[in-house]
Amino acid sequence: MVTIKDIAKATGVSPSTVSRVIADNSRISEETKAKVRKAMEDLGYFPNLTARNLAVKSTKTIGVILPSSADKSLQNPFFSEILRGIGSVTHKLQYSMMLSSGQTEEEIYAEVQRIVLGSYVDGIILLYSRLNDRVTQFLVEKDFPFVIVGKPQEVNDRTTYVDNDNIQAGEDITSHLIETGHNRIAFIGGAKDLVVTIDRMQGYTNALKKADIPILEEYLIHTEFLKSGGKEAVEKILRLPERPDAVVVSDDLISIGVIGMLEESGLSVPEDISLVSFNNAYLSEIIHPALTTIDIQIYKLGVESAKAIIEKKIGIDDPKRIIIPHYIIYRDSVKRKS
Amino acid sequence: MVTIKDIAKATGVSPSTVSRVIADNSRISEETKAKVRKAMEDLGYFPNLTARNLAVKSTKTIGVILPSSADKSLQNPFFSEILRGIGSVTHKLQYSMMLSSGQTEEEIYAEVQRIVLGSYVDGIILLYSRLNDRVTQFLVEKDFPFVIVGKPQEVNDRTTYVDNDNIQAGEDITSHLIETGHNRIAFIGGAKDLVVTIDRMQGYTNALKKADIPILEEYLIHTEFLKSGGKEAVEKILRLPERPDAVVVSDDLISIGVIGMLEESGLSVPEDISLVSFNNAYLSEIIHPALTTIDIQIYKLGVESAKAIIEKKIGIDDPKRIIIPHYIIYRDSVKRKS
DNA sequence: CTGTTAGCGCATTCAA
DNA sequence: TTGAATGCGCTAACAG
Repeated sequence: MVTIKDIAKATGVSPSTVSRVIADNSRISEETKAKVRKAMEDLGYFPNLTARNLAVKSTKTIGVILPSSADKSLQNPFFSEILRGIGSVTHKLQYSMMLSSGQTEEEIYAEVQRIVLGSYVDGIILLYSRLNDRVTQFLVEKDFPFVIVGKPQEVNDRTTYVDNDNIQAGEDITSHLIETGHNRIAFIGGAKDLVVTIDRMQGYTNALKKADIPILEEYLIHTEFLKSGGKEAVEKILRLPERPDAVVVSDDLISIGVIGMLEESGLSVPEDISLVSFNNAYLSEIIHPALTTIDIQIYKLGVESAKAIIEKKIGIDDPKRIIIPHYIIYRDSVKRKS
Repeated sequence: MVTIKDIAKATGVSPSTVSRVIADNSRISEETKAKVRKAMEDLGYFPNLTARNLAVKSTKTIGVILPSSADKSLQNPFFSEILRGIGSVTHKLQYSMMLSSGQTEEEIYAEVQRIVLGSYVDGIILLYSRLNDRVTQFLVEKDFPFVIVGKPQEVNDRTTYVDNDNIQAGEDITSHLIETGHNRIAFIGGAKDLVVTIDRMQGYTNALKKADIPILEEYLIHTEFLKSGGKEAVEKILRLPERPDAVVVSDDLISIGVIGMLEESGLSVPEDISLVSFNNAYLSEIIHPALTTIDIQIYKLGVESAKAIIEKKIGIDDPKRIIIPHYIIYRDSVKRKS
């Protein structure tokens, strides 16, 4: 390996001078800069990141923590997309991106501890938000810079997060259904302890209330990424005396399952029942019918979260709430009834 | 920050002794070990990874390179899944996982150069394989340990890779169609310059030949993750005098699009036309009809690739071909006709 | 079984 | 504008 010393020797300057031209220090003459740079080129020099990190006490890498593998949500294209968003800014800003996962919550905790206490990252992005999360607590305790993608359960205004306004989004998309003449609207969500599900359902009920449509308990169905239990649940809903004429589904992936189940039950979307959804995953465009869905700008969620920890040094002192705008993508899963 | 010196001082031993108990060196008495460990506990000591890395000249982290963001394939759940697989072994073996991406091929190249030349990673996993890839060439030149997931275009037996036997898989699934009584079988693939597509189509033609079924040019259709051009292409195929009674689709995601398009054309799967697919993404189970598809064990692809660079120190001297077995998942998208 | 010394490769303070 | 010296935190001979 060719080090700073080698090129110093070759150029006849001191190592510190070389170090300075690497940093493009203004107090170095252009001619020595040129001379040194040529030597670097010739000898094939490349700065050792580890050594630099040790010297400057910063790694210019941020850790990205995935939910535990047990979490089914990991199958969601959401993650590829947000990783792309994060990667785009880490790359541009010359940062690296360290990915951490684990089978269990325990493993993840150990992992985070390792990279944080081991000074292996300068900041952390949490790609999940769980209630009473040890990781979050640890980060807060250590006063370590981190940002959560999604809304933290306990908004203790000591944590920065980037999220959509899912309540508003839920209301918007439900209102669209109402405006197009639907009034028996069901809601199908994922795990009911996820904040995102709760928020979207909240928006759903808000819209119903504003339109003076009664909220029926039997129209609220939760399903863990369906297929098994989901099927019967949907069948049940469809056998109600007042069968829904529309359904709000909290995730595109679930929508695909729902459409499949409806078809099995002999119902087609949107002729027999309209459907709206969230996320605007690639799939929502491809499936038949193409989904009318809320684009939550996943990529941007990633971008903003990365910017948050990198550009502004997140600290307990200046927590931020970054809300990414959403908008409705109108496609073919809603039938105008009036 | 509490360092090795601090706890040395506190315990009255030398820094090297402390270092040794960290490494659990056998030549340190149990009592000093205990004493030192207690001090570490009390003072909240945690080894600085960067410093250690510099000293031992190894980072215990492996770089994972995603295809350029331009690549549509990034939307594929494939990546989350393989990342999970890789992560499971890096985690278990106490390694870290550095994720690199970039908008363009150029960016990726710069990134790889940075982490390799900067000694930031001990090995590289390439999550793509492109023809005449600068990155691959660079890695080979530098004699840097790396492994490719998927089959390298030019199998120069100097590179280690982990892949499925996609030719065999293509033949297997096509044969299943033939055995169930189909004989007008079309093939729908993604970009035709992807090795995986080529291999699967090869298997498809192999199966046809073995069954003495003629291979029709007009039954071969390629589509870049359809919707736009894909629709008409499928419609065209359906209008042929000899309409196919089955179709082999090279990716679950594409299958979803295909099913959608068939429906739009008034055809249903598997009643009017059978469909088989590849990957066994989560979706293939959820959609209606549930897909008969090849499980390529994505997770395992990740696991094996990680094991390859970590456990055995990959080198030019011992390239390996690791083939992950595949198997057919029988579900509801194929109609038995005989 | 443990301490001393040196060094990993780079950045930075202090002089000059 | 440049050089010498020191240190980042840890590991690894080499002694003892």
